[in-house]
Amino acid sequence: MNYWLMKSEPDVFSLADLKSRPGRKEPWDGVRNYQARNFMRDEMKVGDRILFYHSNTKPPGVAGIAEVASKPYPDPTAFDKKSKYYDAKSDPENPRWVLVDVKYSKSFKHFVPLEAMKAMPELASMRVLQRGNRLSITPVTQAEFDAICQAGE
DNA sequence: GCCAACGTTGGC
DNA sequence: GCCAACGTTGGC
Repeated sequence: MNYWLMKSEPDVFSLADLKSRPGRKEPWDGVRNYQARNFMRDEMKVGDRILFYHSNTKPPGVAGIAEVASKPYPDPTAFDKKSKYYDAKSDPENPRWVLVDVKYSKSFKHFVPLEAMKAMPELASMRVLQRGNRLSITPVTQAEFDAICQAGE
């Protein structure tokens, strides 16, 4: 089993939004970064656990847990001319962008703010805490995952 | 294949 | 709203 951190702007899509979706599931569409795509395409497995991170909000931080709920498949928004994620260069015969479905698992009792994460020695090498990190999907270690869960409960 | 220009991300 | 950091694009 692998562990991940996935960022979402809560104004656009929050953990509470995921919880309220039918089946508590949602396709993680709109990823237009190759590294993030490759993680979904090549490394994610159904059942992998996800730290659901709220970015671009006050305060930013981890709101709770989700899990990978499907194998990778082509991102339909890339072919939808009305979508803001439309990509004319993605050929339906050879899709450029893929996604996985993400399923709600739980909301933390205590939101874990970025500021608190920075103060946790266990998270010193965590990717999302490194300077200049912008990647919306990053792998995390089990130790990092456990430390954040502990802080959240 | 280099690299400047540009657009985006995301904390502050 | 600012701006540093980073990824992508496109001219050469």
